[in-house]
Amino acid sequence: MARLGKGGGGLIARNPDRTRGRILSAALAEFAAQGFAGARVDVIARRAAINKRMLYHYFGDKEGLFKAVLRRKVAERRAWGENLSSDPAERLPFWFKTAFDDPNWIRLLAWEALRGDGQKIIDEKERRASTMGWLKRLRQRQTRGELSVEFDPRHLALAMQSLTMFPAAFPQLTRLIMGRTVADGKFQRDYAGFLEKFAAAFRPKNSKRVKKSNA
Amino acid sequence: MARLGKGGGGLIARNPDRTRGRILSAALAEFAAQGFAGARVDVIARRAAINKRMLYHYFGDKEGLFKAVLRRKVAERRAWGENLSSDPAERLPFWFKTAFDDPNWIRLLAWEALRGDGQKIIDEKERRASTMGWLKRLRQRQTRGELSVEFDPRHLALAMQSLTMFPAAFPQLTRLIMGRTVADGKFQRDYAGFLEKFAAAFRPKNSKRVKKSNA
DNA sequence: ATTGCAAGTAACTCAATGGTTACTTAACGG
DNA sequence: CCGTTAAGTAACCATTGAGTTACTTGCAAT
Repeated sequence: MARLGKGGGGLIARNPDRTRGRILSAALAEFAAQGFAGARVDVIARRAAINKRMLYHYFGDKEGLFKAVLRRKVAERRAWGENLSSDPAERLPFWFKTAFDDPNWIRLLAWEALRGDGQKIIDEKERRASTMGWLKRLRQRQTRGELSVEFDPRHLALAMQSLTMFPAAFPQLTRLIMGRTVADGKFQRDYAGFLEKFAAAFRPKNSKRVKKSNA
Repeated sequence: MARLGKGGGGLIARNPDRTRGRILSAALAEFAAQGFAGARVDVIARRAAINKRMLYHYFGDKEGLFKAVLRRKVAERRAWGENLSSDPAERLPFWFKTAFDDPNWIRLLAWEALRGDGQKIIDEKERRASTMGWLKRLRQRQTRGELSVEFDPRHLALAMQSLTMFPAAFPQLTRLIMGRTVADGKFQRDYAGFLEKFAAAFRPKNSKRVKKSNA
């Protein structure tokens, strides 16, 4: 059977890197918004303004694309998050705020948490390594007497992550409690302030360390 | 055109309540596991061992069923969660533990958080009311001097929810930090212990309240 | 008894969706 | 230059999956 107008190649110059990048960006937006099951391959292709076929060309299938998106975001976050203060009084408000600057990150993590049984995660090795780095810095702070030694550093780390990520991850519960949207600037300032004060809980019992200067 | 074997009614006795219940249970399991987009109506029907048509008969459409599931669970949790201790030292470990006894609840909340933009949530009125009840009890504790007054009770409530729900909501991040699965009993005991001690952060500055008796 | 309706069954529909086929052409090493 | 490969296009396709059609029947009130 004679097919009609097939193919019909490029009138514009080729640019694999740009195409790959466009797909990843569009996929990030779509997956973050809709999750894996809810995301539509055609929507991604349209948003990226590329031919759907290219998506399969570069990433194999939907699953592969999802993994690639996750991997890229993980790498990005790991890169700029690696070397920052580990003083809770600074770190808690800071991480809390960044959660709202990059909602896609939080959402991606949430989708990841919901997929499968929680085993076999993407880029496990690298992520574990950077977590270990963080824990090490916490332990150093403990020996330096800047952080309470009565707690397991892993528990402290987990508590810190909980406090900073939860409101962005569960905006509906936050709104229920606060009466305002998490997007509200006032809430973000107030809760950041709360976290700064609350960070006292992480300091050693009898250390009356005074924070930077702003008050 | 002559259709063949249509209909062919019940050889077993009818029981609308049982059928509705079976659908809701199956739907709860499926929605909690797969989310709205990932859930399959046919799977729910099969799991409930009912005819798919009945699902539409009772709940209109997939969306209606999802809402019904959420509503039922919300009501259930509200019922038995209403009147419990509001002393953080008890409440934190308690709620932390219950998060693992009913993983579907956490997952449902997470799916809810991810759907839409965070506005218009199900049973908003009732949920807000019971949240207000909680906040009121926290305020009472504050005036009784059992809870620090230097913090907004809403911030305290949000922090408490963060600390207790996060590990169940993000098992992969918890595993990254702890090195073990959240399902691990040891982790649950340890972190419950951590929360109990950590609850000191919620008590007034110079109150040296001694907790119950254990340890 | 009859009849009205909710409860129930099985087969059918059709749009949406992930993935493919079949083809074209820019680019680049030999 | 020339052939092989990678980048690109558009139409096509098989399947899935939400929702329906068309029918049957238990049960309760008249």
